[in-house]
Amino acid sequence: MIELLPGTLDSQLQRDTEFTHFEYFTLAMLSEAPERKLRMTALSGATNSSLARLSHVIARLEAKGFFARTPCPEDRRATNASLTDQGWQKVVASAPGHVATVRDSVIDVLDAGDVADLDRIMGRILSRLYPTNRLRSWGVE
Amino acid sequence: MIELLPGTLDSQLQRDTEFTHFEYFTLAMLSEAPERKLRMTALSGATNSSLARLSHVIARLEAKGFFARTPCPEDRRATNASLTDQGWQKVVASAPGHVATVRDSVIDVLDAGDVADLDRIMGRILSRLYPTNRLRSWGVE
DNA sequence: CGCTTTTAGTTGTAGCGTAAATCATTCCGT
DNA sequence: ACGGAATGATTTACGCTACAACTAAAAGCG
Repeated sequence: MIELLPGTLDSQLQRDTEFTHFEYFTLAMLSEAPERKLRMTALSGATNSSLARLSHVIARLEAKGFFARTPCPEDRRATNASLTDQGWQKVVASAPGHVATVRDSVIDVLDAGDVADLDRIMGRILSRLYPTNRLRSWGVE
Repeated sequence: MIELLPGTLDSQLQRDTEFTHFEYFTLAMLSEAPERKLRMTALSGATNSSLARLSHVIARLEAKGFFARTPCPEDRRATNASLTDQGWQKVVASAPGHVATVRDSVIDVLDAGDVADLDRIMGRILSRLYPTNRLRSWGVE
C-alpha cells in the first residue's frame, strides 16, 4: 500500500494537472483558508511539511504564477503565502479529477462498513504517528 | 497517512541501518529467495518497482558490498542479483528494529478486530491498484 | 537597554525516483 | 533463416526532498 498508493495518486495528478500530490495538497489547503492566505508556518502545519520543503514548493509555484508571497506587516520575519486567481482556478479545475481517482482506487472498492472501519483504524494509527495532531482528521480532502 | 507513514518508517531505517525503506525491502525480498538470488526482472516484480529504479538501487548497494550482479548463463540479456554474506548479515541485523517500528506505529494501536478489518480492506484496495497481483499478500514482511 | 535565544524563513547541496533514450539479446512469423 | 518486434537491463537527465547552514527579526532576561 505504502509503495503503491502514493504513486497511483501522483501519476494521475502529474498527468492531468502537472502537480505533485504535495503541490496539489498545498494549493488545496490554501484554497480553504480565509482570504486564501496563510503564513508559511501555518501552511506547513496544515500540510504536515517542513518549512524548507514548503519554501521550495512555494518558490516553484510562485514562478509559475499560482502563489504570491508578501511580507507580513505585523511580524517582519513572517511571510504570507496566498493563492493567485490563476492558482484558485487551477485548484478548481484539478479537484474533480483527483477526487475521482481517489474514489475509484480506494472508496469504490469498499462497502459502507469498510469505510467506517478504515476511518476508525486510520484515526488510531494517525494519533500514534502524530500525537500533536495538526493534521485535521475532519474534512481534509 | 500517505504523507506520514512512509516518512516514519524511512526515518527509523535511515537512522539505524542507513537504508531506505525500499532498499531494505529489496534486501529482504532477495533474502527470502532460493539461494538468495533472483533475476532483476523477478526482483522488480517482488518489490513492485520499475527495472530502472531497481537497477539504480542495486548499483548503489553493490558498490557498498551488499549485492552482487552476475550475468545469467541461460539468457544473456538477463542479470542475476544475489545477496552477499555481508548483505545477508545486514538484513538479519536490520530486521528486528524495523519490525519493532512497524509494530509500534501501526499494529500495537489496533486490537485484533482492527487488524482483521485492516487486512480485509487493504486486500480490496490492493486488488484494485494492482489487479495482476505480483505483490504477494501473504507473508511479505 | 544590551545580549542571548528562539522563531520565521530561505538557500545550497547531495541523494533518490521517474521518464526517456539506448543497447543487447531473444522470440517469432513467414 | 532472416528481419522486425519484444524483452532484459542500464544510463542519462532532470525534478523533488531532506538536511544542514545561514540570515533576519522578535522575545526573553538580567
